[in-house]
Amino acid sequence: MTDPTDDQVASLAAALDVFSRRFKLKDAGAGRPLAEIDKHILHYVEAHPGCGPTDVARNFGVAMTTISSATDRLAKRGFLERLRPSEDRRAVALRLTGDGTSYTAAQKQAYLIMFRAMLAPLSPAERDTFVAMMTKISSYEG
Amino acid sequence: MTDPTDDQVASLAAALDVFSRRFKLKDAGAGRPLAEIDKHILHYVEAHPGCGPTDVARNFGVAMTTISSATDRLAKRGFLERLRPSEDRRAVALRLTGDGTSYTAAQKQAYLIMFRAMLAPLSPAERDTFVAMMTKISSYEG
DNA sequence: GTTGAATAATACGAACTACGTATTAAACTG
DNA sequence: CAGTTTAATACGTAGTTCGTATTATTCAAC
Repeated sequence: MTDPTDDQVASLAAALDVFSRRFKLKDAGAGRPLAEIDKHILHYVEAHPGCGPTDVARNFGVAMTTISSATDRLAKRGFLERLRPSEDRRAVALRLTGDGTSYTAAQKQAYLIMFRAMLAPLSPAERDTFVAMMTKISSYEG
Repeated sequence: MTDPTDDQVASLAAALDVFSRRFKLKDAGAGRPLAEIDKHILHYVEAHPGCGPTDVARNFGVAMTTISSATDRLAKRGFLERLRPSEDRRAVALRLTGDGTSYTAAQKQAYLIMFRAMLAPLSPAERDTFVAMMTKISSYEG
């Protein structure tokens, strides 16, 4: 396969520059906004209930202590609870609280609205094509 | 125009989730990595040589003092110089140094490589279609 | 079974960032 | 020329990341 042309690359650069500015998500809840990593943690814990800080740290490639601080913040905020499972009493099992679940739900809803806005300018047929291309790009194993 | 279907939105969400993880840029230079805002400032100053901190703050929607600190960091690092124009001696005119120019050039180069990687999985014809769609989405005035 | 190594997590401190308030200096305004 | 506005910085506070040290628990070997 030939390489992308310089024109294609330059146009993509320009489009993505605007794109990244335009499609930026506000924080879902009230009060002080969460740090980026905190939001990632909430989504990860929702998908992996009962996981531990070590899993989270490995998954995001940050230091364990960072996750410890972050889960501490989230627990204080009432979004996360740390349970000591009887099976291994060193470990903690992370779970979303009701508030945490609401928060992540609201954030996911906001994402969906944003994705709808992305697709809005395209025709129904173009939307399928676009989504297929994004999927192709994302799942490509180079 | 009808709304995007739930399927389309869900597929896009899944694709962009992977997309955002995969296409993440490492820091261009050596030494301690720059803060995000610092990199944005370098690109802005390159595009608007002689601009002042106030312009930059307005452009990015952050506090003036944040830009003051940031330009201070960048100046200490040798990426930026602050000149006092004779015309208005309150103002400072920001300019990239040679090192600053090199840094931004390296970062832009890294972006281009990333954009090439994005387009690589698509056929030449698809690339045009994809770039056109991204442009359409970015420039849409809803 | 007890001792020693490995593992899970936290406590604490150092380095850094963002930003609000106060301050300095220069340029307008009447 | 006094008062206000404007541009920027100094300084302090709050918050984040992460490295090192510490605590508690489990595993391994003898």
